[in-house]
Order: sequence, then structure tokens, then C-alpha cells
Amino acid sequence: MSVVRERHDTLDSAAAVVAHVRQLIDRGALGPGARLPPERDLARQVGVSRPTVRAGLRTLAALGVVRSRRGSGTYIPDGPPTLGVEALSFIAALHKFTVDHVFETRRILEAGAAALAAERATPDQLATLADEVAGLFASLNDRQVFLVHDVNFHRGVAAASGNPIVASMVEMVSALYSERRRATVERAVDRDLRDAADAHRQIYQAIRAHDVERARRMMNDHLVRARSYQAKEEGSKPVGAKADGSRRAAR
Amino acid sequence: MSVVRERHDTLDSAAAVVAHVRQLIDRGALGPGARLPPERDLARQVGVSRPTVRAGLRTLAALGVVRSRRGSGTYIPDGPPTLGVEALSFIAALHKFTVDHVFETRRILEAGAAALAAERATPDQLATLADEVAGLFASLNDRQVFLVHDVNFHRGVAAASGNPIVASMVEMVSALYSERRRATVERAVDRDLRDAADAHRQIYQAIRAHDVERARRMMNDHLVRARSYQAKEEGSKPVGAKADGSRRAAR
DNA sequence: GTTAAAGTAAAGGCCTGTCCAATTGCCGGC
DNA sequence: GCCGGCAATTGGACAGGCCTTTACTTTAAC
Repeated sequence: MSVVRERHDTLDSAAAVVAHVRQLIDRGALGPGARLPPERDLARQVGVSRPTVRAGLRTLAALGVVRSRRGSGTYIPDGPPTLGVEALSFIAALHKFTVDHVFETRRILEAGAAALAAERATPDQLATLADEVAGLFASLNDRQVFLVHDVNFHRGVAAASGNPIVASMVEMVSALYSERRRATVERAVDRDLRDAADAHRQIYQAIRAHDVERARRMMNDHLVRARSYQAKEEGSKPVGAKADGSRRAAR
Repeated sequence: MSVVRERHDTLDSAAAVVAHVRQLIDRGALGPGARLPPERDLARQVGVSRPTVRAGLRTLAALGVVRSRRGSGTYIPDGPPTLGVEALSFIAALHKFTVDHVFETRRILEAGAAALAAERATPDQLATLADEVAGLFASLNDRQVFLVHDVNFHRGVAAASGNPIVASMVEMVSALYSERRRATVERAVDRDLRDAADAHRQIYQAIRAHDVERARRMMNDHLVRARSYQAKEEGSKPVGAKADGSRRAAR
């Protein structure tokens, strides 16, 4: 009864294209910033038609592995590794994830990141964090600027963790409710902003002092407070709404 | 130059298909286990050609949102939410992630999951964990069976966390080195297996006693030990190799 | 000689049309 | 009532073509 075949599920010929690109990556022929062969060439190499190549490339694009630009070519994105938000956004909508679930995940990831940062943050990264803390205190009267420094601080902690996977995941989870946050901060009172800035300062100091446990706890407590504050404002429940703002359409 | 149109990167018409499906999901017309309209119908509904519909569906398939079966139709997968491993596998290969990074991420996630489980594990979930611990001690002489119980225990902790996002992420990260682990356990000595089983028992007891901090610490220490043991065996470096086994069988 | 404009080749996006293969269900024969 | 085969449905792939965008090259103007 155990012999589950299920093999031919994706006997896709387009999968051959994905595998081909994967090979090129594994053997070092393709890296970040590189440009893939044109679709027509790729079709000849793999031995499939161009539509099939396009199908494979579309799969890779959905995974965030490549990025096509009309008239130019298909490239492997440069810069820091990124996990697409869309996948998480879709399963959140499908399985009715609550905001609490998202926030909780963020808390776990960022608390862990803060602990790692306390272990191995470089002087450069510490300086960045200090700058952002200063920026927070300097922008207590401008909520949008405050939010930018807030985001940058947390991003800086993720970077200082020295673990790109953790950083990617933090980024992915954070993106799920970024707009909601922009709205929340607008209605915050000065007192809350000052408390938040102070919390960031304490996190920074713990990281700077290489106090692993304290860094973890400070970050954890900070996020718990931020969550409970936000929960007071809204009903807390749905995250299903179209959170696909991902594409920045500054129209 | 201010009015940045610039991000028409994916002004895809196929994106309309993705958005359309997203709407169907958001308005509750589509849920887990549901079947999408045939491609030809979808093409008519959205107002694009069938190849374009196929492109959109392929994007959704890559995200793990849908799954097409030739001759049958396109369905939304049933069962627990799953984050595809392929995306992580690709960026791991692209950015030369080390096994240490992966293990570290797993440690953060699972330590957090254990803490959550200690807060809210149901009696049923606790019973499952107890069963798996018993299974570990009962299979000290059969490494492959031991490994199954090991995996099930950790999966059970993730489930007991009550947070599906965390569970999905744990699953995704774990899948990155599952085969490697199957090889490692084969060369383990009895002493190591007994220690591991005991570590699991202690984690279980901490969760059962609702001792949040102890559960976190036990899980953390256990994974640190497991990592250092595994590191002794191999050079530790690459994670680039094709780790795409992934597709789970146990239907 | 330098720069800007026009032209041109290349590349991806999308479409129409067609055929193939797997699945499913219906229907008739037994 | 059960089973086997046939046909409709559905996704997979290919062919060929046209359009828009991009990038490079050539040419003309200054």
C-alpha cells in the first residue's frame, strides 16, 4: 500500500529548463547579476520550444531566481537574497492566517536575529544601528520618517545577525503587514513613539554589549508591546486582504 | 524624473490571471482542495489567450498555490500550508549559503516553536510528542526508524506551536538538508543516539510542564549539539548541491 | 571632435492555431 | 450489477508570427 508513485506529477518538460538553469548555477556559470542566454538560444540548448522555455523561466521568475526585462534579457537579480512575499501572502489568504500568527513569527525570527547580532555584529553594523536609533529620536514629530528609521533599524539587526537566511525570512514576514503599519504609526501618540525609540535604544545597547540574552529579551519584549499596542486599535483578525502591495506602484 | 513609472517590470498580462485567482481566493470562491476553472474558461473570463492563462497558472504553481494535473484540472492543494523549498534551495545555491546558516535558522525557528508549544500545546499534541519520544527509545538499534521518529518529533513540536507560519518555515528549512541527515544518522554510534533520545525527552517534558524558557533552551541546546556532531563528520561548507527531492509522498 | 538624433537589430510579451497525452466518466455489452 | 472500451474534457507542448521595448550603432548636426 505504500508505493506512492506520484512521480509523474511534474514530468514537465518545462522542468527540464528549470533543471538546466539550476545546473548552470551549480557549476558556477551563472551567478547574481548574470544574464541568461536568450530564450531562443535556451530553447535550442535544452531541446524544447520557446514557449516551453518561457514556461520554465516563468517558474524561475515566480521563485525570484530570475527576472526578465523586455528588450534586454533575463537576469539573475543582484543584491541581497530575497524570498518572495507572494507565496506567503497567498497561503496566508488560503489558510486564514491571523495577524497574530504573523507577528508571532516575526517575534521569533527577530529575537533570534538580535541574539545572533549580539554575538557577531561588526563595528560597521553597530554604527548603522546607532545611526538609526538617533534617527528615531530625531524624528519623533514626523511619523513617516520615524517609521523609516524603525524599519531600517530592524533591517539592520537582521543584517547584523550575519545570517542571510534569517534576514530574508524577516524581510518576507515583515512585508506581510507593512502597509497596515504605515497606517498605525500615523495614529500613534508621542508617548508611544518615545517608548518605542527607547526600546530600540536598549536593544542596540544590548547588542553592542554582546549581551546575547538581553538582546533577545529586549527585542522580544519590544515586539510584544508593539503588537499589543497595534491590537488595541483594530479587531486583530484578518490578514487575507490583498497585501500584494509588493509592487511599488508610485503612480 | 520624479514620477517614477519605472516599475512596469512585470506589467505582465499574465499577472492579471494571478490577480484574478487571488480575487477568487479572497472572496472565498476558492479554497484548499478546490478546483480552478479550465484554462480555456479562465482565458475567456480574464480576457486573455490561453497561453497567457497558462503562464499565470505556472506562476501560481511555482508559488505552491495551485497544482495542475493533466486531463483532470488545476487544483488548490489540500492539507497543511506549505512553503516551497525550491525558492530557498535556489537562493542557497546562488548566494553560497553554508550549512551553518541553515542550521542556525532552524535552531532559531525550532527554539521559538518549542517555546510556543510550551505555552499552548493541546493534550492531543502532547500525546503525539510522547509517542515519538517512546519511538525514539524503542528504535535505538534501527537508525532509519530512529530518524523517522526524530523528524516526526520535531514536526510535532512545530505543529504544537499552533502557528502554521512557523511550522511551514521549519519544514522548509529542514527540507534543505534532509538527505544529508539520512546519511549522518547511519554512521552514528549508540551513545549519540541515546543522548539524542534523552534530549528529546527533556524537550517534551519541558513542553508538558509549560516551562517556556526551559523548552526553548532544551531545544536550542539539542540542536547546537546535533550541529556540532554533524560538523565533526564533514567539512561543513557547501549546501549548493541539488537538494530538490522535496515532494512529500505520504498521501 | 564631440554630442545628439535616427536607425536597426535583438530580446521578451503575447497571440492564433494545432496537435498530443492523460484523465475521467459515460455507456453498452456481458 | 459489473467490467471494459470509447469519447469528451483538460492540461502540455509546439509552430509561427507580430508587436513593444531596449540597447547598440551609425550618422548627422553643432
